[in-house]
Parts: sequence; C-alpha cells; structure tokens
Amino acid sequence: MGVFTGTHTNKVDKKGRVSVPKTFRALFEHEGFQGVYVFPSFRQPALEACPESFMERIVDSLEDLPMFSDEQDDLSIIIETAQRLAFDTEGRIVVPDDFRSDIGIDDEVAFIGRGRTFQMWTPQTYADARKPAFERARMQGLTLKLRRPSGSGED
Amino acid sequence: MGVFTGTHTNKVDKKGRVSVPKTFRALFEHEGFQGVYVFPSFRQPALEACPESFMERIVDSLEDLPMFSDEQDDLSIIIETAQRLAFDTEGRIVVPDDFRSDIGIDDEVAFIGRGRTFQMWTPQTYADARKPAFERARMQGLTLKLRRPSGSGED
DNA sequence: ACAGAATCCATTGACGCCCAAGAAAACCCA
DNA sequence: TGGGTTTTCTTGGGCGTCAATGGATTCTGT
Repeated sequence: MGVFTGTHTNKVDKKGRVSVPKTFRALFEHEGFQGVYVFPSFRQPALEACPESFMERIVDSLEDLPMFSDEQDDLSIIIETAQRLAFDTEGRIVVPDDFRSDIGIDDEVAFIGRGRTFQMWTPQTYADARKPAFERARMQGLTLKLRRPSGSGED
Repeated sequence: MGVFTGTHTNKVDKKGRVSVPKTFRALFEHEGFQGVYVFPSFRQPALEACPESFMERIVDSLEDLPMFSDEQDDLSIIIETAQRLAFDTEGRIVVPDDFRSDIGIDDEVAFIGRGRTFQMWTPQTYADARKPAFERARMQGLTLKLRRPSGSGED
C-alpha cells in the first residue's frame, strides 16, 4: 500500500510550478484522479495535501457529524477551501498564489510525509517549528504504543 | 520469522553507500518493499531502521489518534523524518548526508540488531555508549522475566 | 490578439544497475 | 585437524536511466 514519509525539498519556478517528489507520486498509481487536493492547515503555517480517496474519507467523516451543527459548519471549511491540483506531464502542480503567500512560500517547498497525507511548508518555517518539537520528544521520552500487527496474534 | 541481532560494521564509500549486512537483509524476504525506513533516534545519537511492514504499523497507530490533534502532530515526527531507502542490486543503501552528519558517521557504520528493528551508529560512539551500559547491567544484576512461549506447553 | 494555462522539449545531476575484483566465511577431503 | 578450495559477501568504479528543473511552444477562452 505504502505511506507518505520523509521530507523532500523542491524548487518553485517562475510559473509557480513544483515537482511533487516521485516517491509521493508513486502512491497515486491506483488513484482515479492524478493529482492532489490541497487546503491550508488551520493548525500550522502549512498546506495539507492528500489523494482523492482520502478527501472522500474526509467528506464521509464530516457527514457523520450532525447536519447544520456548528462543528460541521466549521470543519466544512476544509472542503470549501480545498483546491484540486492535477499533475502535469512531469508530475508538477501549480500552487495557487493565495495559498503560497498565505504560508510564505517563495522559491522552495518542503514536502512532509504524514502517512496517509502530506504537508507543504516553507523549508525554514518547518525547520524552526520542528526543532523544538524534536527536543520535546527527546526530553519527554516520547513513546508510541504500537497497534498489534494485523496479520497474526504474535508480534 | 527471524529477528535482527548482533552488531556488524561496514564501510561507507565515496557515494555514501553502505552494505546492509546479509543477515539483516535476509529478513526482508517477505517484505513488499526491498529497503528500509530510516529516521533519527530521539534517545540516542543513532539512526533507527525498520522494514515497511513495521513503518505501516506506526502509521496505523497514528491513525488511531484524532486527525489535527496535538498528540498526532508530535508523534508524526517519526514519519516526517523517516526516509525510504531502497537496497541496490548488491544490498546497499545510500544514507542521506544530513542523517550522516547528524550522528557523525564518517566512513564506517555499525549496524546494531534490536529485534524487530535495527540501529545505525558511528562505531566509536556506540562502543563508548555501550561500555557504561554493560557495566551498569553487570553491577545491578539485571534480570529479565521471559514471556511464555506462545506455541506449546513444552519448555 | 492576449493572458493564462497546458503540453512539449532539452539539460543536468542524482540514482540504480552492471561488472569486476578483494575479503571472509563455509566446505571438503585427505 | 589442517590445508586447500569454493562460495558468498562486501567493496569499488563505470555507465545508463530517470527525476527534477527551466524554458519554449501551442492551446484556450474571452
């Protein structure tokens, strides 16, 4: 199946085009739409991105919330702002200007794998934001309780 | 199934390539992806490495947390920094420069088996770190209570 | 006709693949 | 058991392919 992992920094050209890393594009092989859905994160100065199948999961999850509730209204902003960006022949996308200026992207974009989704940051902003998080993890002895492997009862 | 055990030291060539010990590679026989996921350790000046199946376990565990939550953000560091490194025909991987300089790897890497995962150290750093740990274990008379074998009632 | 967008083409630099020794371990047989 | 042989693993380098990048050209709608 595969997951989005790692960070990869690519250049933005004058036309606003950026190559999506090949390792990320590879995960779109079985997608109907060859491109990404992108929307601004409301927690970080970054853009969230995901394949179409995942966007549909978000929509479905939103439908589980009560219709006309404040929560549904608020979270719907994801769908309202999400842009559908197709890959060009070389696997690039054009990030809309307002998204770029929103998070201060100039001539480089850092692609950050997040498992089923990925993010796009200004490289320096990401570095600054992550350093303290990494230190916190080190100091607090961050642990992760692993889910049992799905196949067998043994681990 | 097999586990990663022992320590093996191999050379890094000019291109940054290192052979992953054959005994480790053998455990990837039934993996979909022939290569490792590598990320810096929080706890030690070392790199953590694991097969794809293990990385997917981490992602699944993260998905059990709510999207856009703080916990998910913090734990995502693993996935964000993890690089997917494929074996070449000879079973080597290329360790990215920033990882190497991070932990001071120059021309040799020590592969340390840790069961379901393994680590990569600068040989000297590992030796220095292990000596006191081994002494502590000896002095304190460490013991380990074994889990019962899962298969039979035989012992 | 013009602006914006999509497609095509060329360059370069990194990466994977192949071949060829060294080095080490396993093997065999006397 | 020892020595010699064979196989396997590791290491090194050359080369071709492909991904990333930049630019030119065509297409589209207004």
